[in-house]
Amino acid sequence: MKRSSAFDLESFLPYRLSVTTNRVSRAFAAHYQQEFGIAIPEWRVIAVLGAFAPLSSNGICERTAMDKAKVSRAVASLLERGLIAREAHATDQRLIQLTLSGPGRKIYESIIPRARAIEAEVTRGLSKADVAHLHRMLDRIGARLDAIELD
Amino acid sequence: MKRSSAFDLESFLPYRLSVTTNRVSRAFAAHYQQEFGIAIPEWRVIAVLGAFAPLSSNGICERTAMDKAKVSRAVASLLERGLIAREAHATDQRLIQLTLSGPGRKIYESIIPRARAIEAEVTRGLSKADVAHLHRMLDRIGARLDAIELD
DNA sequence: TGACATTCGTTTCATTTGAAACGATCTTAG
DNA sequence: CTAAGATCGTTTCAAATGAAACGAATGTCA
Repeated sequence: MKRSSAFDLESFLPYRLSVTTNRVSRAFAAHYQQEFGIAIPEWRVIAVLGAFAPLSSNGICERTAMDKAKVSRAVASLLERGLIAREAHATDQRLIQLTLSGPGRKIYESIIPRARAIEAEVTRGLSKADVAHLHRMLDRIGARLDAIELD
Repeated sequence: MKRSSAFDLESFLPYRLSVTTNRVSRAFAAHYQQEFGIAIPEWRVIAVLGAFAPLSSNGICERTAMDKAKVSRAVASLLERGLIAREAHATDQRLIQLTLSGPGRKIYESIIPRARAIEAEVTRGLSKADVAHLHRMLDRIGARLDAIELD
């Protein structure tokens, strides 16, 4: 009956983040997978390429926080399906310049409105100010993680 | 060069949540694993048992949002190591009452301060009000997901 | 009571994951 | 120039994952 340390998992932020994020990801995955045959890692690659192409695999790693093996597999799968294109870097042969192909861009542009719609649905109940605040907090947490990971 | 749809992944909430959460989880996993030989699913089981024991496996599923296979494996591993104890339910033989053992509770109590410390480090730069606000927003997002998942 | 459905927890199986090894390319130092 | 080391992306391999099948126990309904 001793309750020497009142630790409540429900108010433990890393846990809360993990549960909520996994649920959000699952909600998205269902849509992507079902409507476009695209898994989450692949969608992430398409998304960063749509915004920042050309990128190397390594650049995609940095932008998505996925490890390089995962990126490599997602890229391979997208190449197979002709949704992205690769091109050798002019001076550094190790780098591979990746861009969206025509069909890839089409998918990118048709997914965006849907992604935004799901996002809106998930954040309904939050004001614009709330969402902005949330982003700022994620920024700060990210900055702290930068610092921690350097140790 | 066309930028017909200005979609910025960096301001796309599901993506931001995912990246940040994965980084936080990794930071925690490193500590748990290294100092206590405990993986994240196991730590979650210990955490809910510390707070809400006795619980059945199913009760743990609900509290942690982990699927039952994962819980089953984490429970098996903790039982092997004597960190939790099982006992048959009085009237429903399908249910298994799980509690922390003595050693399990010791680990629970020694992990908590450390978990709190890491949490504090990650959220340094956020005020108490910020953190409270963050929790409220996660609550609301969770409620939206409840609604969406019912469709 | 007996048949049927449901719930609980485990196990199986195919897939996903990430750490580490790897070959290839580039950089740096001598 | 050459040797040693760093970086890039792929691949290998063992572990983690989750959907589904499963046996056991309980609940429901006629």
